[in-house]
Amino acid sequence: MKLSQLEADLKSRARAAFSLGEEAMAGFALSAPPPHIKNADLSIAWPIAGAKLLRKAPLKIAEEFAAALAPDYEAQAVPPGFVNLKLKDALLLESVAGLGKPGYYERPEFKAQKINLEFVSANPTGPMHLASGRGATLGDSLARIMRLLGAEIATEFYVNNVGRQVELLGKSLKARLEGKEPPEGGYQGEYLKPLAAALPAEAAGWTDTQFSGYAVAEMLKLHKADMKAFGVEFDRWFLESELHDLGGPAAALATLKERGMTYEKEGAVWFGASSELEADDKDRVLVKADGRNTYFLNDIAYHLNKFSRGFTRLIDIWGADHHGYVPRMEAAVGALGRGQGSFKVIIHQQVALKRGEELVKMSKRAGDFISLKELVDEVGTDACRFFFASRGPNTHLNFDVDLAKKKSNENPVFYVQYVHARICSIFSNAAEKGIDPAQGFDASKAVISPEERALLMKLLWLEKALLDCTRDYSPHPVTTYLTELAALFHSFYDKHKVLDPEHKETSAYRLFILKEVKGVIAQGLALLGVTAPERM
RNA sequence: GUCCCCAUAGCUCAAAGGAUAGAGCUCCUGCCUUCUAAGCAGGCAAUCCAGGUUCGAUUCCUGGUGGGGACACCA
Repeated sequence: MKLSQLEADLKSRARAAFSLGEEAMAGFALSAPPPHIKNADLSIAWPIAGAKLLRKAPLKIAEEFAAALAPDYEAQAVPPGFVNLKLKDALLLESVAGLGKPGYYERPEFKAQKINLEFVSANPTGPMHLASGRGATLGDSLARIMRLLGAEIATEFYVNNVGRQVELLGKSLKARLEGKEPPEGGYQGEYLKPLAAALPAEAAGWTDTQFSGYAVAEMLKLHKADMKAFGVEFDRWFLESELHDLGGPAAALATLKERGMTYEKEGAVWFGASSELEADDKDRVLVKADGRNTYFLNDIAYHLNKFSRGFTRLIDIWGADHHGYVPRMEAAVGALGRGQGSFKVIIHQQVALKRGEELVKMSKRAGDFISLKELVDEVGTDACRFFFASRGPNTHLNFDVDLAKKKSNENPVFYVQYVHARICSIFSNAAEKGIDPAQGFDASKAVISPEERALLMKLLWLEKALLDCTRDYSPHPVTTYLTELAALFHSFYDKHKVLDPEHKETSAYRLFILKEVKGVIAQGLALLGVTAPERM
């Protein structure tokens, strides 16, 4: 039985025992007992919360509930009103045995969704910096997690390949070719020098547009390579120019006009967000007095385009420097006639770079930043991704580069990976000790030690960790979970010998547990885009 | 000035309003003749301040303090 099924079963038993309606069960949840509680697998605090409703002492409710659970569960009421329960050995072993089944984690509420998840979307005006690693980790891991839960999800990287910044990039490259410094406000970074050196001979006669096109194409190649090295493959790289080719902005403007969401003032076309919808505080320009579209209109068109491709839900992941843009975009999506809940922006706080005690400001234009590639080359994708994935999006991250490089071997990722390597090693040693991992064992005779019990229970909790991820829009619950599971394994490993030719039945039973641990570790790491090595 | 985010151990982070607040790094003490010591066992050590809501607050609310970010007919 899955943990969620167990929870549902216990909940319905509580309802029946106290003759309650579904709405009275809102706070009913299973939790792991705190460490000082021995001899319990699961804990329920619901009797305390339900005391008011039932007009009864919490402990009394807990006692009645515990009695109602017998004889299927070993339940105990504990002051001030907790019910602690222990699963029957057979149920526990059977539940764990079900873990590897295809579709185990799927849930109906995710299967109904067709999600577009857009993240990173770094401007193609320079190499990707460190912070892109955070967005990439967040987005890619969330996509993997939601897919496992059954969602249909397409990942997308939006490329702003038109506009003033791109023109400036082209001019900066041209200046480098001519041996000059980039123009005022241009891109000063060193990275344009090798690019200029590699330009074909005929570039001397190029127009500005040709320089821009060339530079953007080269940057895009770098971005794609960086993302690939980081274990991130996008389903689509959507170019802003595609949007213009399709006439997207004009169509979006027409839709907004039709819906009465625009007005003209001082020669410009405005989005009437504040008067119609109160999500934003101020009206914004869509078409400037000079006739050019604002970025805002183009972005509205982009989101309209996503909806028109059949997605029922759009999720964007942005850095905190764009948070002020969220109400505007939400208002715009609402103005397009899309309901609440069809558009979600995940904001992640920025990454501050630290060298020793000093905070370093990163600026792409000034060329002063640590590139993602640099970091990955130094520390490795596994350590980077685990590091980024271990924090919620709202944490303000201080990334100490010197520390990250120096202590790469002490990154918790190795602690988790080591579990996988150790188990692989045990399996490869089994044969020479005359033990067949495929040999079964008699579950009814298995004696479960406390370390094994903790390990088996923990395996069932991955399901909850995944749901926490979707609740928080962050992969960090999986990271925390894996570290905890790893600790339980290493402790078990130290106390119990798995391969014992004298006791083949015990060996087979322990190999069964390890097979499941290995599976969960491998699955969890895969969700984070981290490898599960067989040897370390 | 207005708005958003954050504040937990010396450092980096966990913790659906629940029981004695968990980890990792650092420091200290033990443990390799036995499936990998990238490990185990143990020790030191924390909820920014003041109110409020609640049976119960690290968690929710209000007000401070400190830090980061945003407030364009830029993208």
